[in-house]
Amino acid sequence: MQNYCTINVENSINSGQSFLWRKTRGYWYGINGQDILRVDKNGVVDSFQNSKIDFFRKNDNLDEIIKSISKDKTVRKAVKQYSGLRILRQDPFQCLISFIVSSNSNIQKIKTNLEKLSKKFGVKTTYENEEFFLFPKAEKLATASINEIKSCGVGYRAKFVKEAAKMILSDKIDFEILKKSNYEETKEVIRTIPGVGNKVADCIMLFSLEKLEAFPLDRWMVRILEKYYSNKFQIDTKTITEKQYEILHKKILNHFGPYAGYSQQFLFKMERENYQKKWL
DNA sequence: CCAAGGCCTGAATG
DNA sequence: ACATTCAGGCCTT
Repeated sequence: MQNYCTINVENSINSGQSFLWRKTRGYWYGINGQDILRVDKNGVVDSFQNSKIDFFRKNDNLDEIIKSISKDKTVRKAVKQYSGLRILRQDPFQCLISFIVSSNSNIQKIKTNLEKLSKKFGVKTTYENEEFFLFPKAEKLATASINEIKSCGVGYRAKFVKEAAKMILSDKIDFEILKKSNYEETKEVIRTIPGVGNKVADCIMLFSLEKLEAFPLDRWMVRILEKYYSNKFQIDTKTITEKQYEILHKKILNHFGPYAGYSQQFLFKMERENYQKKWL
């Protein structure tokens, strides 16, 4: 009987789901919205704002989840190899902007972009004698000029960032309601935000809106499916269309079950490590 | 409903 | 060097 209670902090942080982290004196420090988290190697979280949020989802029943998603040898291998990998419960607004910025980009550039945004629009804060910039508030980004946002290197995504921030300020989008809504309803709502397509929507839902059945299908995941699951999920075209994405997600859910998002994270981590990609 | 092309940017390729 | 390609997609035509 394997114990899945142990959290692998390093693996969880370096798995493409969260970007604003740095390691100092044996601790990982991360920006989560208007909060700063300090995490030790055991996954004990100390919050600057004294937030009680269960960032590493310690309350998830990992034994049950692992059991549920272990439907084939590929996942079982990934789970075994990266046990301790967790899905992070992130600040929804930061998550939204992060994945809008992520589209058609890469991890290193995403990180640089988000750091610049935080430095330009976020509040400078000192925590344990270290200087941090909190994530920009929606108000700041909504009233910023496109060129100011562009100066952070986000290019054509600048207008998406601004519009997204404006929509969050309006009452069209309420993250707390979306956390309680089902997958389809939530996706329908957040996809009205410019820059949020199928993949970005799934990332936001999985990492910040409590939708563990979300299974972001990016280039890497498609490659993984082609490599290990070509007999289960046929992918006949190069680019996945709207309809195909939907059909594929249903097949994936049918195979991996309601915690499919966890399986995605394990598979993604495994394959990326195999290709020795740098994370942060 | 699908296919194709454009898009900021910067690191990687040739 | 310098040009071209490519990268955790999305939007428009």
